[in-house]
Amino acid sequence: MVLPKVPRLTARRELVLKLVIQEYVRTALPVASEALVQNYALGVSSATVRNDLAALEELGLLYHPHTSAGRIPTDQGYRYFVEHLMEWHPLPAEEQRMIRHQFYQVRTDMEEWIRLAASALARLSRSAAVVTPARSLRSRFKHLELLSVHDTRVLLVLIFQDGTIRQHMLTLSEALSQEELSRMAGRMNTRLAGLDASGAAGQVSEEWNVLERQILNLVVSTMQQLDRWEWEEIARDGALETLEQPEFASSDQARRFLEILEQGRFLLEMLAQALQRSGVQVIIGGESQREEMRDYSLILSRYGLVGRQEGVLGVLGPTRMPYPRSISAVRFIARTLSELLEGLHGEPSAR
Amino acid sequence: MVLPKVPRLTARRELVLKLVIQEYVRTALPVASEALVQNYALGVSSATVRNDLAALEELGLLYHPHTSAGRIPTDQGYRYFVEHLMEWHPLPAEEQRMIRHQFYQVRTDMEEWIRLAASALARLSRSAAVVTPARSLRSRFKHLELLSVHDTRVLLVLIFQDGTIRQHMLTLSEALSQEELSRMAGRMNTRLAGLDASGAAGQVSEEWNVLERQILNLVVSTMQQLDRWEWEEIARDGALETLEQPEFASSDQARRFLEILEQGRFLLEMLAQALQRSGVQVIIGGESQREEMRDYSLILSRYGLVGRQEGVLGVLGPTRMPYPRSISAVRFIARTLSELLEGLHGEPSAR
DNA sequence: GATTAGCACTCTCATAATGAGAGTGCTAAT
DNA sequence: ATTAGCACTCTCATTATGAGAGTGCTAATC
Repeated sequence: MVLPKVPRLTARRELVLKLVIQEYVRTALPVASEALVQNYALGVSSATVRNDLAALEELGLLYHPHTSAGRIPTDQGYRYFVEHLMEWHPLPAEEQRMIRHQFYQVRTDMEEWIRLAASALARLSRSAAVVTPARSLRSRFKHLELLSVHDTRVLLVLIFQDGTIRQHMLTLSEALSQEELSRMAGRMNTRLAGLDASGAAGQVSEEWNVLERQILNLVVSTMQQLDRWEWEEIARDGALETLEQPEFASSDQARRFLEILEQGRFLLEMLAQALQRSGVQVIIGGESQREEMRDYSLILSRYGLVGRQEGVLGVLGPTRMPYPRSISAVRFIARTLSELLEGLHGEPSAR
Repeated sequence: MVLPKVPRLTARRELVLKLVIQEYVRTALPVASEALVQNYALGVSSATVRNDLAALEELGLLYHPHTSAGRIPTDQGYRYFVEHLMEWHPLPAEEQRMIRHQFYQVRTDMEEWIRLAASALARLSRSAAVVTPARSLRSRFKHLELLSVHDTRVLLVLIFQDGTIRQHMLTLSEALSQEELSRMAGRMNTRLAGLDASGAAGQVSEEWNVLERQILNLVVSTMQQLDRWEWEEIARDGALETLEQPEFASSDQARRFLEILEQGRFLLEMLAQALQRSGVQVIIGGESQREEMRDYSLILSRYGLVGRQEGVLGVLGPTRMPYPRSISAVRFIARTLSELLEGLHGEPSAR
């Protein structure tokens, strides 16, 4: 399905489209010609507005649920709005300051940060927010630790250069003292330092004993899993508040929305895709070609340090969402997180 | 509100009550006298059943939405059922085997376990499941690690005896080499080994330098936080499936349910409470004296190694839930997790 | 005394009928 | 190009209606 390119509209028609969207986003009700001339000083009569509305409908930017109803924007209508009509207003300085402050209050910890980012994003955009942690695209080994827990139980802690931590419990065939474990860990640390997944895989050889090889293999498979970008710990927020929107009046609709947000493969695919691109991406309703996304829009941005430590964040809500607000919010939180990471490493951030 | 003690019923009335509950749980529709005599060989006419139904209603075990409707169980009706009428059937051996198998498949890792437990519990009970990790009631220090990340950035990894791991990022006022950090960590490890929160607090003194004191304080506050039993990482599952039940037809009801499950203080309080008691606890609807819980029931059990490593799990669903099934499921998963932990430590498990 | 057939009674729910109101689209005039 | 005017269409809330469900009661029966 290729959408016909919509030609640029006359000034008044652009205004009418913009006002229809504004009103519809605010009220969730179809917008009538009379309502527009009454609420805004358009300088023309409702009949003229009706002509414009009919023209905008002709172009596929608006539609009509039935004869005697007002107009509702189509996906293409929102698209035109986002491309051409949206007024750009960054968040109020005061609000920016407050949110930055919150980030600096919280302890320096990726989990804490993405949680806070999701919360702020949800509040700002009034939609459901999603934030992945920022991770390296290619994980590099930093350190491992072997800790005797009980008899033959050993806790393996893996730490990677981007700060990611993973743990595994191991069962040994025979008990080893903490000293032996530490020596073993020391040898492996020296050999693995700074290696990526394939480098680590190259270290698996006969020179190690059975247990050591088992551990090395675990290291390798963990790194491969990280590199496959399997985000288990995505932070989400604002889902329940979003359900208060009238489009979720029936619980069917609510459930479909939550499914996309919490368990669908689709969202993960979109996040992975967004990681490849710079700037804020806006996917409106059916534009994603996914039936289940028909009524929802997604606004995504990657953030972090380009090539070093990157993540994705965004919001999901009904197509009837306050795009200017949401886009500003996504952009702002992405920038803020990038700056925080920059502060951690002293490198330029990815936009 | 003290409920009047319901005297023991005659055999037939017990049967009628049981059948009403069975039917109502199955169909979510009020149960009529005629329906009972038709579906079950009661040996009496519908008029007699009507008399029994009236008597059960008199006792407060059933009610009537309106004159020409069938009967629906009250909270007290369910309570009587759970106390006296419920047939005890453990899960089929085959199903038990399969679930145990899944646990042994998965790697030995608390997060993985509670996730799997929540998933199995949700599937078995057909309600929403909640599982907290198993942790020690009094955390004891095991090990800390200081890893230089970048210049003045240091990652502090804390490991406790129950396997809990916590991490913090620190900013130093001046850069330190990894060797210095390791020496520092070594000194602290020796002094903190095996201490609880107050023991660790006792180690904070002038003999340490500023940075070391900062770290020690962080250790202490982390341990205190753990001991305050703040479960951040509760595993949940089955919420969306549960919303398919007819009681959640309007999204208002769906939202209220999700609020209890995902952000309410109430659930956390109940979990904390359940940690104090042994056995499976069943809280039916308004019994909890909480308005928001009026339409839902909660089945909880603690699990783990008594005094050593304990957690709580359970299910939340509409009062119209299959109690025998849910209770069996909670009991079984609690036992299974306890046995897994037992296997890890070789100690008796808490029931 | 417990059980039952019979039946009047009540309440719900689905369906249809109705009409007001909303908002358009068109025509003809400016 | 704009506009006043108006017929037309469709929705939605309201009301009426009647079938059906299921009870509760009464009086007869075991």
